[in-house]
Amino acid sequence: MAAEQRSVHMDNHGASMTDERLATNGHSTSGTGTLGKAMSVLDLVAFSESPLRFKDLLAQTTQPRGTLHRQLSNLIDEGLLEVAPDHSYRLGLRLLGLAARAWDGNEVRQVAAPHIQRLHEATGETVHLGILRDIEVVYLDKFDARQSVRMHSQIGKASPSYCTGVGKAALAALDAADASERISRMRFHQHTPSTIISVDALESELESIRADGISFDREEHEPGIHCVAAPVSAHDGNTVGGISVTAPSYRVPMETLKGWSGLVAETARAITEDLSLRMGPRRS
Amino acid sequence: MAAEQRSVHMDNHGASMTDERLATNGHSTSGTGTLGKAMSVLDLVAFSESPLRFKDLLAQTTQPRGTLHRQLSNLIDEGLLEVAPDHSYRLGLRLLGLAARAWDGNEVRQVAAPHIQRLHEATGETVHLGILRDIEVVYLDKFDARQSVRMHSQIGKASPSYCTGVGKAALAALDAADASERISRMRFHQHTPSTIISVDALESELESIRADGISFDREEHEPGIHCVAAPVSAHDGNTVGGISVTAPSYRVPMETLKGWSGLVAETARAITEDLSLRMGPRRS
DNA sequence: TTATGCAGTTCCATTATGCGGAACGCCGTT
DNA sequence: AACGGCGTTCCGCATAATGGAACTGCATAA
Repeated sequence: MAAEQRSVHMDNHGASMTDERLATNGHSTSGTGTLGKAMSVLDLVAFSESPLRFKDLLAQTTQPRGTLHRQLSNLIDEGLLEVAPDHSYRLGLRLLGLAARAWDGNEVRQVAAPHIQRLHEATGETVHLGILRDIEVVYLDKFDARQSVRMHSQIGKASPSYCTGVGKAALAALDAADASERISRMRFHQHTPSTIISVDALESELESIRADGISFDREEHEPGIHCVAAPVSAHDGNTVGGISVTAPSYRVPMETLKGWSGLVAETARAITEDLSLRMGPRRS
Repeated sequence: MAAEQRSVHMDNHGASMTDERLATNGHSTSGTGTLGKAMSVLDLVAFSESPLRFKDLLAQTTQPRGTLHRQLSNLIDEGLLEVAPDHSYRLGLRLLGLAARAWDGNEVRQVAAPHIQRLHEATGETVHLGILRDIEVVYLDKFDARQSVRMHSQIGKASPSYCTGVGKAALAALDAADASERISRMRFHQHTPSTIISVDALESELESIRADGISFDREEHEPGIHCVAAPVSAHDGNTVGGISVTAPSYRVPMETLKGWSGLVAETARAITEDLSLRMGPRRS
């Protein structure tokens, strides 16, 4: 349970506009400006394992009682937070509406959807679409194998990029300098025996991914799960991402995965092309 | 210049926690406090039909250029907003992560899920779970009939309560005074020929719903779509909602819907009971 | 019952923070 | 080359967030 919680400093402010780093998703910690503070608090309740009450939140911030209380009140007034009868805080439903719009308004997702659906039908396995967000991967969509559907976890979830198929594919799609810079800021964690935890190993892995346009996750994130992935890029901004076909290794051997390589690469290429068609013309 | 929506300062305070009104979802408009202003802007881009650029947003606010620009910058810094290369604003991905937590951490949804799945399997039609949020219904979950799944719209979406099955069921589950108060604040819109648009008609409809524990949407919201619904309530706070089985009327006649009444009511009752079991003990 | 303490809520003087009018710079257009 | 629209930046001003402290209410202990 709760092992790491940061402590949200307060000496900040100063460089908000120019600020580049962003609190992707997994535990924000920053908190610049009034909005930032509010979002930090929101993140705190969002990513806590157990329900948090006022005192718990107080213990995790450096904020004084009065301030924290007002922040919570504001968040509640805005529908971003709710209070359970036992005074513990839950995320508010307004987030759902917002996210629903964010999700189905997302162009990358819209464009990729039919392609990954086809890929799912062709392989019969779970297909993911993720995009790189600073040093993490955020999953935007998935077509699940069986499972009576459900948004079920995953979508919206941020995962490390150095040990996932789409993560490595996306990193490989960046220019080497950019990738190296991001890698330098990563903190590696050995999720499984085969997780890549050295900068050098990762760099050379990216090199080989660049060479053949395909990346594999050889049970590097979850034991018993592996996948083939290929990079997708929206040439416009600098959004890069990837798609993957994931399967349990006991049922689908590496050979089969390799057999899908062409299909996956081709699908990724098609998505990238569709994206440039859709986003290119709209230039200014 | 400022028109309205300016001052508002601090005569609120006072009743913030207890505050009941809230900017559900469909266009907030309020904007109290710095956070409120920010969320108003966020809503603006969230619920706009077409991509909004800076000048478009400027036209829809009473805020001066500098202010609006800073607010947008802050939202971007927080990952709640993003800028497309053509300078139009899109919702940020951080919302997805937040919403994912809000969704699968939601107790009502967790408890109801197996029940509505069973209901879906029994009827073969689309089943919804929604909860009442002030005067609107927010859909929390759904089991879709066919349709290769996808979160596809709906979840997180706010709909009027006076013309939907779960909306009317939920209203009927409130005590009459509360319901009347909320009804008094509604603005009716004749979505279809059979939409109820008078307070009296709605009140008596609720009366009959209270009598037999079942509500119907007789194509009152979307032409050609009707449903059976029953109220679900979490006795704790004052959260009320409902579940429904929805189908196109050309394929499923009213008679069939009525035949499902018992099943729907029983499922709703079971959910309510499970909720009281799960939420009751945790009092303290 | 009365005492004790902890959790949540409210108050208000202080000042950091967001505000907003105006100037600036970048492009595409005439 | 000059214009005009649009996004971005600056900086003095005052609004709105801050946070220390007092207050309330509900527990458990005496």
